[in-house]
Amino acid sequence: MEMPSTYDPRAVEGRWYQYWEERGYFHARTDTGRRPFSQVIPPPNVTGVLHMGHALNNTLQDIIARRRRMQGYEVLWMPGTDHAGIATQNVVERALEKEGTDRHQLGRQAFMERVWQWKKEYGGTIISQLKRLGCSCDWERERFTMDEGCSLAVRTVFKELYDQGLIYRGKYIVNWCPRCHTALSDIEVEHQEKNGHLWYARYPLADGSGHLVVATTRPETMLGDTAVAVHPDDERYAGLVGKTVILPLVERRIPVIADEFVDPGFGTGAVKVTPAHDPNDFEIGQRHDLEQVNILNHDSSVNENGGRYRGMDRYVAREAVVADLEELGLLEKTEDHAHAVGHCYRCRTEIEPYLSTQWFVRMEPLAREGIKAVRDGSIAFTPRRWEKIYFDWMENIRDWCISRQVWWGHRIPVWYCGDCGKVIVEVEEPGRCGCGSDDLVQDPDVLDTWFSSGLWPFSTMGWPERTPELEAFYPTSVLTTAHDIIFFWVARMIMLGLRFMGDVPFKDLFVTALVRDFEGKKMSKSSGNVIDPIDVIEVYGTDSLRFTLGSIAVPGRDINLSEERIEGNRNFVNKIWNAARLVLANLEDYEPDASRPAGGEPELVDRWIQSRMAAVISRADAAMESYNFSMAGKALYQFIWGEFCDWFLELVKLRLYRGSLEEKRVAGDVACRVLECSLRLLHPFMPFVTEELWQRLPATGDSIMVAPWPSPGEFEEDPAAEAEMGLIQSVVTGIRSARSEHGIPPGGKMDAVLVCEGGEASGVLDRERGYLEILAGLSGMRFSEEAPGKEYGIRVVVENVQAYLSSPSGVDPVEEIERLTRRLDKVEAELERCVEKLSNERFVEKAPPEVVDKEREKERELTGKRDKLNSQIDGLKARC
RNA sequence: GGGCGUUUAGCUCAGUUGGGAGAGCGCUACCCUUACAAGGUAGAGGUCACUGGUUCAAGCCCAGUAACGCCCA
Repeated sequence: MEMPSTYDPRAVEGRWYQYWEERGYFHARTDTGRRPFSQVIPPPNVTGVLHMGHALNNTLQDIIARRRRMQGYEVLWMPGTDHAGIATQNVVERALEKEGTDRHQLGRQAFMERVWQWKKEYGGTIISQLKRLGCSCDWERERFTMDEGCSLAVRTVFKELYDQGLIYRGKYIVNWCPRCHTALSDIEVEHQEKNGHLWYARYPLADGSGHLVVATTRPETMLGDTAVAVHPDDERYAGLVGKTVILPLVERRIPVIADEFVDPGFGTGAVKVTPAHDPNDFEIGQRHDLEQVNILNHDSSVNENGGRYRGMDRYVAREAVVADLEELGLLEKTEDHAHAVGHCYRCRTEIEPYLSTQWFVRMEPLAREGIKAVRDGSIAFTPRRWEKIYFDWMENIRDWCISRQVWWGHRIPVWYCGDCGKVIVEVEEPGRCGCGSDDLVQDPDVLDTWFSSGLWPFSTMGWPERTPELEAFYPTSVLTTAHDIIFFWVARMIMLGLRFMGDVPFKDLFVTALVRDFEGKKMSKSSGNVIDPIDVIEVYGTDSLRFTLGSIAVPGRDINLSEERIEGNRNFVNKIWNAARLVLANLEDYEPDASRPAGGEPELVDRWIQSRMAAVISRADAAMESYNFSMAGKALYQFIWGEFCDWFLELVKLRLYRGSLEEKRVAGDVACRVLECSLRLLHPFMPFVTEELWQRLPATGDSIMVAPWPSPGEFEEDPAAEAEMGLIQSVVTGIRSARSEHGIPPGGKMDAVLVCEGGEASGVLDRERGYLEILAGLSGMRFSEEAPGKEYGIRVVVENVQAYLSSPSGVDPVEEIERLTRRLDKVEAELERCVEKLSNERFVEKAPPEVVDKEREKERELTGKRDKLNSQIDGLKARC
């Protein structure tokens, strides 16, 4: 098979993905008896298109899944999408708007059909994008949070929680989005610092004895004021508590009350109380039994309780109220004031605290179990520090508002009897009420989307039925997700899993970073700094993107992604391609069955690369085991590029090109085996190129996907070979360096005379003289006891070897003295630090002996090197 | 206001239990050597944010300061 000199991902990726899928490698079975490994995908919104966060997250999950599969686990990676209530509804509503209609004109039934239609048409986008990314999900089991199965789980959980007294309905202040026209839970509100004003308004006392000044950031809500509150210990207002003030503009008589909640230091120490429009005021109102006056409509315009402001938008009303106060001389002053304002996490509209009847989950009992499971180690967070964030939230948890006033979602399974008023909670629609009436009306609201995603680890496996899937794969092994949904999703899965499955939903939680742009800014369409993963795949290939994402995933730190980095890894992929090309092109006589040919002995470099291979297997595997994919990626990159390509392949060429048949076989065998193993080790990061190359290698199997995961035992560790090769590398690098400093091009061959101390080094260098000649560009090499004549004008000192090199153009002794002196300066500086350390008695006394020994060894080496450099310099000087 | 994180080469970042400051990109010089110019070889470049402490020894541990970022209220 021809191999072009550059790797073309497009010619490869789709083909192999299809091959894997057709062969059923992604499918998890429940009857194999193999050790199970499972994870569920964080279901992306069905409206979503793949962004870098998805790409990172799912690349990491796929790396995990592919490694486990190779390790022999029965791997279930459960995929699917989330119906994303508000987000999806918004998308379809925008489409309706373009058609000049809206959901109310359409009606609920037709609107739902419309959304399903939309889902059918566009909902598969992100799934196909995940396939482009190479994700080895079990697509035969793909789920959707609105599937019949997931819906049944939702209704079942609702009913059970209701029966357990953990779900209740009540009229409270909730976060209301005036644009989405729905309540939101507390965590769906994003707070942003905003520069506003603090207005000081005079509220006249009813007895005409003066006025009170209250400070507020939201003057328009005064229309709904039903009290003024001060702190009970505030002496300034001690005489006023119990009196009545006239609410300006509205002319309502409202009491002055004392409540501990009031901060005497804020504003004037007197605050207006609006129980229907502020969560704190709501509580004050409850304590003092105040009237709740709702002054806003669902769209946050002023309602009939707002008198002449009726119909105005809240911001318009604010201006109007301030203007009117000013005109009446009741506005004392206006100050600039920065405060945090809540925004809808779906549409960025300012949230309105709003009094309405909603359904809630009582969280405290659930949270208690959730805290315990993490404390006792049933769930382990990586990195650990997220545990603290989790505990803080869980320990201060507030009840969860789960009803939403949208249409797209799981309808709340509650019916109200029109005759007796009974509230009926059932999993399936009841025919009639206990009172005999069939006048039943279902609650119009739907559930928070996160209510159904909270059940994802078991609803996807068929709960409430007891299925073989649950038996085999619950609890899941690990959950991989970004830290921004720990509260939304992770915490709720833990609580609901514990409650309904009696066990944690996952044993490990791997918290990934967020992906930012190269400057550390959050990627967003509005800032135009988005890098689209699919664009990247088109240009650089999937493997480049995956390796980049995998190898910058350092636990606990956000990722700044730049295109340069992806390009660099594209080059790495190409490097691997070409390394394989070299090996494969020279295997014509290679017979895999005789892979350990008799009579052929491995050379030093063969033993060395296998020893290094063993080391990198251990390193990469350990790193991946602890979710440190960056460390694994770096180890692989360094090994393949810096050792396999730069040293091994350069040396193995000698035999592959011109060796005897036996030499070719040994060389081919080692090259093949190390390459093959490297591909397996890389496969979780780079599934496509590794499969393509692996299939081209002799004597491989059906797919690298199901080949065994490398174990260090496949290759022999060989410290002696590593030491000898280390010496050769040092000498080669030293000679190359000198050559470069003298401006001798690689083509210019040089003769070398080596003066070695001790027979060991000369033995190795003599035996492997071929390596030195090819790598350092030597035309000849001999050993000597003493320095050769001046035709060998270039001097190199490495460890206990001195190399004298001939220069075709001759060497200026003065320049050579300068060059050697520069080297000497460095050595002396280092030696000085070393000597200083060793002359410190306390160091010698207290440091561990091995550290001291190491330091002594270093001193010996440096001293030797210094002496040699000195004598060389002296010798040169004598000649000048 | 409370909590967390970050600060290391021009840029983006590694640095596992304290013991010789690293990588990629960029830059400089030389090289189209029959795997790869998406390449090779060599090289320059750092007061590890700052102050103090612990220690024989601190990028790493402790305390504080500053800047930036995030979360919560």
